[in-house]
Amino acid sequence: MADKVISDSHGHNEDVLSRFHAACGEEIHFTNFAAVRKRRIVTKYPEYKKLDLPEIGDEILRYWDENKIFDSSIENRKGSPHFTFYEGPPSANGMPGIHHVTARTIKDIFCRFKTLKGFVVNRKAGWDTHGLPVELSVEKELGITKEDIGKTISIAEYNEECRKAVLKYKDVWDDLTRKIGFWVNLDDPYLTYDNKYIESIWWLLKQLFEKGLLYKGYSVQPYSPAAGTGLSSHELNLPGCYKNVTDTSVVAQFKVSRSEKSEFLFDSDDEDVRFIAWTTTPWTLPSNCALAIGKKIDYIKVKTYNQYTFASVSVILAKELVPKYFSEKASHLSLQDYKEGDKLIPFETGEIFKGSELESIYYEQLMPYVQPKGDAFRVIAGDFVTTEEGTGIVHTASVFGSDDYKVCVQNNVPSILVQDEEGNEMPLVDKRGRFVKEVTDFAERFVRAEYENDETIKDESYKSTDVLIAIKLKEDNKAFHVEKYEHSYPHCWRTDKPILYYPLDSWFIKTTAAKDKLIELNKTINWKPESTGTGRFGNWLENLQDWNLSRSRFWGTPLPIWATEDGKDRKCIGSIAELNEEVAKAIKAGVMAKELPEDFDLHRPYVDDVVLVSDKGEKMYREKDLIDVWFDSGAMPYAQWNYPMSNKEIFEKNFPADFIAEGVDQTRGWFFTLHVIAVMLFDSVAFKNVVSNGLVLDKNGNKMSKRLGNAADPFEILKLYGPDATRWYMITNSQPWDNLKFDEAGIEEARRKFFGTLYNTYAFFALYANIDGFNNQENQIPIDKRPEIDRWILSRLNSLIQDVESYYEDYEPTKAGRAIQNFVDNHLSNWYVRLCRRRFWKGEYSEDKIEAYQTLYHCLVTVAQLSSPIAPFFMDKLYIDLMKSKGKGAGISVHLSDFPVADSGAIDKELESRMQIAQDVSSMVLSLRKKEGIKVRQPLSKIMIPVVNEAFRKQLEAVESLILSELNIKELEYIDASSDIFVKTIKPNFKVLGPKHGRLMKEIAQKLLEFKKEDIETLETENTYELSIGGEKVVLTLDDVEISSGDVPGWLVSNLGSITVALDVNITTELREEGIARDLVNKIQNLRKEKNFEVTDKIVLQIASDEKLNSAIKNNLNYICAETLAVSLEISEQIHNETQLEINEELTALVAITKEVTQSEKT
RNA sequence: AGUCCCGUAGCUCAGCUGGUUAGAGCGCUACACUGAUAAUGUAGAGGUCCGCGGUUCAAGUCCGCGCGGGACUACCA
Repeated sequence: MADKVISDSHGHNEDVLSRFHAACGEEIHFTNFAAVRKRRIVTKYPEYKKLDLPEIGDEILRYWDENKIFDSSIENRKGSPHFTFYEGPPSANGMPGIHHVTARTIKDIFCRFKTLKGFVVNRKAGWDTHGLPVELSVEKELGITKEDIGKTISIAEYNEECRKAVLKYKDVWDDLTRKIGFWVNLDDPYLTYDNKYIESIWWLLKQLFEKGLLYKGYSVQPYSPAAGTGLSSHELNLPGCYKNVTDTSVVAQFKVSRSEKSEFLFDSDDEDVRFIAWTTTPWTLPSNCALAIGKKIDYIKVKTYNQYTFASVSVILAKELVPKYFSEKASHLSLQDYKEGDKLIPFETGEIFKGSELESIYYEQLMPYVQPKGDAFRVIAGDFVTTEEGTGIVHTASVFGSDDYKVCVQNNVPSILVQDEEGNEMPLVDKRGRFVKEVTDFAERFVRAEYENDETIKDESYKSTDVLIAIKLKEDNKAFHVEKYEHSYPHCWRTDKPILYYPLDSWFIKTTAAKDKLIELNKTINWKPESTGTGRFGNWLENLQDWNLSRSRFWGTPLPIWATEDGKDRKCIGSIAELNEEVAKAIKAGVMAKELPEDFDLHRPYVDDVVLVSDKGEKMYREKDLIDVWFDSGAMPYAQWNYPMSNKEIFEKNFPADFIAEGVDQTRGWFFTLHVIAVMLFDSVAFKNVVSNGLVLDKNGNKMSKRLGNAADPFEILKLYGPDATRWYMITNSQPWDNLKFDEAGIEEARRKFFGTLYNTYAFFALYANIDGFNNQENQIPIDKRPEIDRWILSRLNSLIQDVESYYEDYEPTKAGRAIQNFVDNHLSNWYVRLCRRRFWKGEYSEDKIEAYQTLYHCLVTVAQLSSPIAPFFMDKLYIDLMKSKGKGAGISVHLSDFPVADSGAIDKELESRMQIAQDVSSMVLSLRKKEGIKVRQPLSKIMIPVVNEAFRKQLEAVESLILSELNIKELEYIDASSDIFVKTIKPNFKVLGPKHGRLMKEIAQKLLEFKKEDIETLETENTYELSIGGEKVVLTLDDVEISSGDVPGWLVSNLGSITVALDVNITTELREEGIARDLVNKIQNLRKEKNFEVTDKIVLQIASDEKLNSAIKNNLNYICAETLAVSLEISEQIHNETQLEINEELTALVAITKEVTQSEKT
């Protein structure tokens, strides 16, 4: 016995000690170890074996469905203000990709957030159903081309196929939408092909028509002569449309007409002065009607000889481009020495003048086949003229170029036109791509060789029209230079032949009339990112063109305009009712047989069969055009409600949208069309906030495509990682508007790092809360009564609420997610839980324990709420589980809760900063321990920290105990600032000194580097120090510098920022023994686990006597017993069933443990 | 070709109105912990901040010119 009983030198609880004595040899019961309490049977907080995010996704999805949570989230807020979201309609004609997950997540986040904030957020889904992609997919499926339409397949049949194809993948889309948790009303979507939808579009068009903003005009558009149809810019941008072709390019000479205006260009009476201009399409030269110059460009006259005719000529071109046409080698030659046929042609540059001086000078028509009606063949200014290519003078053929057409209209230059058999004006090239007969030399010739049939081209003697024109110009002394030129040129995707730019009739919306308003209202829109609004979108508005609405196709919204054959009378129909009225008139007039059926389809071909009458009684036929599908989607704010025919009130409550989000590629698509229609017809923006998200690329930064096989399948991803991790990853990895390099490893990381940590924190909470029976029933203990660490995490939490709320309000989901992640990982888990672990599993169900539970519980609930917009499934699960204790109906769903309100009173920045000090000090000391190879289980006696001022001392004192227990150190010594234990260092505060002393900075910094201890002391005590630099006096005060403590000779010292820590690494016998005791406890704990003892089982402990150990055990007896739940500890020479434990590198112990046999079990 | 975005550690990203030791996570290496345990913690290595010029006492940050990646818009003759 003498060996067994020992006094505890550490002053452990007297009570325990006495009980130990009593325990020797006899039974005792420890009732005041809380952990000994039996686990309660009732599990209040669900505990899980592992984190299965896909499973949680499925489970919560079912839960939402069964309990109609989405509906409730809207119903719940009835009577509150509305937050309006518009869903940009995707096309269900193609499969959804992973990028749709991003887009839909962003949309969802803000709608959920606003719901939490108490708004009514209606979300109507929609589908874009018209347009080319649909037509293409149908044609592919049926194996037909557009030429078959009306031949092998009727328009009616064709459109029926389109209608069927349009929602081909709707189910897949709906499925994905649900699985990623995008809450949008899928049951009642708007469909752009629906009659009611079209009716609203008609109404909108009629408003434009009546305001005179819808007009029929001539414009130069991409046109495929081979296919006989105009093409949209979209069609021009299909892959492979731009191809490199080699064309004959001509620099033509335009003879300057002599007049007062042009006189300054002539040096002598017989001088032949010519403008030279370049073209890659010589066939447009007969249609030349003007030359364009840049007003600010410098031009020059060069005297030389024509290389083909050897005639003397003075040419005018941009000064910068002289080297392009005149060889440096010829610069020394004189004009007089030139002989016909010389390879090097001499030249002589003359005077320089600005483009503006050339304006309005006339020249002789280059190829005078057809005369214009009006004031043509003069020099005009065009801002598109550059000196990068050509001659700086641009040949302008108004009918074959859109820039050309515009500049000619602006300058009143007439086009070169002829009349066809019916007396209609037409250009010199017909719709098949051939010259008209008036161009005598080339009549009926195709302007491009590609339009000829193959036989013709095979003929070796065949020369293209361009070549023939070049030859003619050479002969006529009108060609300055001819060469082959390779450039990229658009081709028709259907026929593979080059397109022409050709004047066609089209219907336009006069957007230019509203340009200023469009720009002005755009400035009120909050663009994310801002640069898209000012840059891409803003620039687009600055260069606004009228909107060409016409499309000559089949599956789309028909233009509701009927016109008499001469086009003089037109009617725009604004509703079905109006159409019926007009039909009634037509029936009366005898042009229609009967009324339209109730279910009359507004699509082609049916509308085309409707013939109306004008007020004068003339027949009116519908203009054959369909409208641009972009108008369909831009009309959705109105058309989704069939406004104004129905739902006026709903519309008014939901216009304009508070928020929309779509890919950045929609900037000039949907964003633009929404804006135009709203501004032009409602004098309002269509949306107040817009997030334009970037692309989703593969992990190597390449665009995803099915062809490359690098496209991620969203369903696979969701199955593997679940919706929450996927959403979290996408949102926190990069800002929505930056491109996302999609990498599955990133999702896995989000799962592990964020969800794993949060799950563990919850699991930790649940484990002990269930043991202790905590169910958050107690009154909330006032925060100021709670311990430092609780107040700290709550301060952090409330700061977090503020931050996250403002991030969401600013449409910055990435910052919100990252802030939450940082809180959960760094603060909640890594510091709060880690430091508080003992509070949860040791001791009675005390006030302190309740505080710990309340604090952690509150943090978890709040995190669930803050994160729920981004990770709606997991957070709902977490929230519901946490609310279980509150009984039925308390926590149905996090999405029905209110967004947490920050308690600013709980925020204590000082507390946050002193906890930071504690964390920094810990980090430093751990680093020092590491360097010395002293593990944390080995207690050390002392650290020293210099305190620069009283405030810092107070801060430090408040966290002293935390630091000591975290670091296993016995004492913290405060070192006075005046102490010379630490060697002080000084460095300049650049931010303060810089502005004051500017260029002296370098020298001041140098001087400070040389400061001695006394100098620093002088500055510290007198708060002023005078330096002399290059004769200049510089007075420093303490604010100008940063003084920190450096090394302590003989101690281990570490610095971080302004904090310095010195560590005493002396290990006394006492410390060493305590270290051994800790190691021993640790190994015994492991043994308990190995033997599958319950956490609460008490044990009987035997340790084989060992000289190296006995003293350590005796001196830490209570500690060992308490930690291992040993009711007795016996040191004996002989023990049975022992286990050998490796205590540390040097020591081993033989230990035997058995479960205590309780009284009740005995009997 | 124009407009816009992006370029910081092996990877993904922070870095506010310019301020002197450029950060985080992952990964890697080593270690610790072993009653949060299919968890957790700590430390270490790792940077020409795409390049070149400029402004400034001071540039990852501002300006100019390039280079590379991407998007959009394009008949620039």
